[in-house]
Amino acid sequence: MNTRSPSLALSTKDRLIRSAATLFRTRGYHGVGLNDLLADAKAPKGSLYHHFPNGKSDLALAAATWASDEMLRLIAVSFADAPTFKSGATTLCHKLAKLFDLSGKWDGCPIAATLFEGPDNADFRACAQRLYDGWIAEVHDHADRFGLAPDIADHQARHLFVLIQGGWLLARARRSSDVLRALPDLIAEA
Amino acid sequence: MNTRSPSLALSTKDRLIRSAATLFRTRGYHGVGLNDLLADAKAPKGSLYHHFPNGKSDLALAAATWASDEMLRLIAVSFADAPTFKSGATTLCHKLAKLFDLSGKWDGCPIAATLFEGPDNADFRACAQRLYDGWIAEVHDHADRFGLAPDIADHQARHLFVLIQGGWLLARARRSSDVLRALPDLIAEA
DNA sequence: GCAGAGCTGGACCGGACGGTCCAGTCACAC
DNA sequence: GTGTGACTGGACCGTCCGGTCCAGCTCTGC
Repeated sequence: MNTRSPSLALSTKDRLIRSAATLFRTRGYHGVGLNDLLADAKAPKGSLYHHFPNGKSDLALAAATWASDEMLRLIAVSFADAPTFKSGATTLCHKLAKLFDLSGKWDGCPIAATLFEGPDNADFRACAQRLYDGWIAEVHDHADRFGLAPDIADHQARHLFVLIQGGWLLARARRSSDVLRALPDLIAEA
Repeated sequence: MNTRSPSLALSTKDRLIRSAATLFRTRGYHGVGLNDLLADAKAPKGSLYHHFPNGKSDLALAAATWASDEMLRLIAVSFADAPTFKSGATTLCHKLAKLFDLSGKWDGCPIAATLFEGPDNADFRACAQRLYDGWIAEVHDHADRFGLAPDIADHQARHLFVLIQGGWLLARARRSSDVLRALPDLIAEA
């Protein structure tokens, strides 16, 4: 059983979403069976199909969206009290590194693992693009707030996104969060 | 059937490796069934287990290694005639963008898709790390060749790797190779 | 021509997969 | 108390999974 199984205090639907997000993130959409998932969420099959009529794929979309919202919150708190854009970006990378260590150094990006390895499905692709663009937009807003010129803000937001995704991958391969912590050094001074 | 199915002129073993590399890259390890794979490679099940006694997992390791060697060649030709490091990096990004377009704008990194989404297996993880470090080392050698100081070369090689991986992901989500072509602009002048 | 290794073709297997279905339970309105 | 709708528990289903096995077909060396 997953050691990060959601608490029974949560509703069945929330437990399903959280279990799905956690399991898909580490093993990918096709790597997680319905039985594993149901056991982790401590929910029977009937509940899954009650809350998510289309079964596994509906649940995956919900799990990816939930995980994306968590990421948006992480971005928001990282930049909230930062004196500069770069300082906020650094905080974000360090927070991600910490989460990566806590997760057992194997979690990947929840959206990529859930939606890219899923069925060859237009809904999945559209959802992934929408969620990723949400992350970039969130960073962009903070860049604006620090007074960066629009083209610079655009550049920085995209750069940070690409660095984090690439760094996440390398961190996973090396099973070390050091890569994530070193990312801010790669950003040019704004 | 995969439109990029390997030619029958190749040996059965090579056809298996190429089919596996192509299919895993787009659908992930667990997303490809043995029957799909065998149909694409036009090989019977007996041949697979003759050439790869451990079946799917052996084949995945071989496919990832083959795909990684292709990438090393791509890096080598991109930097071979380049006047500067940055020019070589730009050529590499453009070549990747072209391949991405040819693939149907959905291919991911062959190593991540094959080994990260595979079984929770120490061999897979070790192989992924080894292959990625091979890519970084190859870029590092070229950086050396252009006379970059060791710490700068290290920095640049890691940066290029992270950019390409992150860019690849965003290109996939947006189904556009523009992201890959824009990557060189994100590298600081060395 | 013959022996034997290397390789192929495909039937077959047990189990796990995602999905369906419905009786049972519960909280709550009336 | 009774009716109602939301939710749960789990038996059950057909399909496809990865994997096994072996008969038979080459190809090669002699």
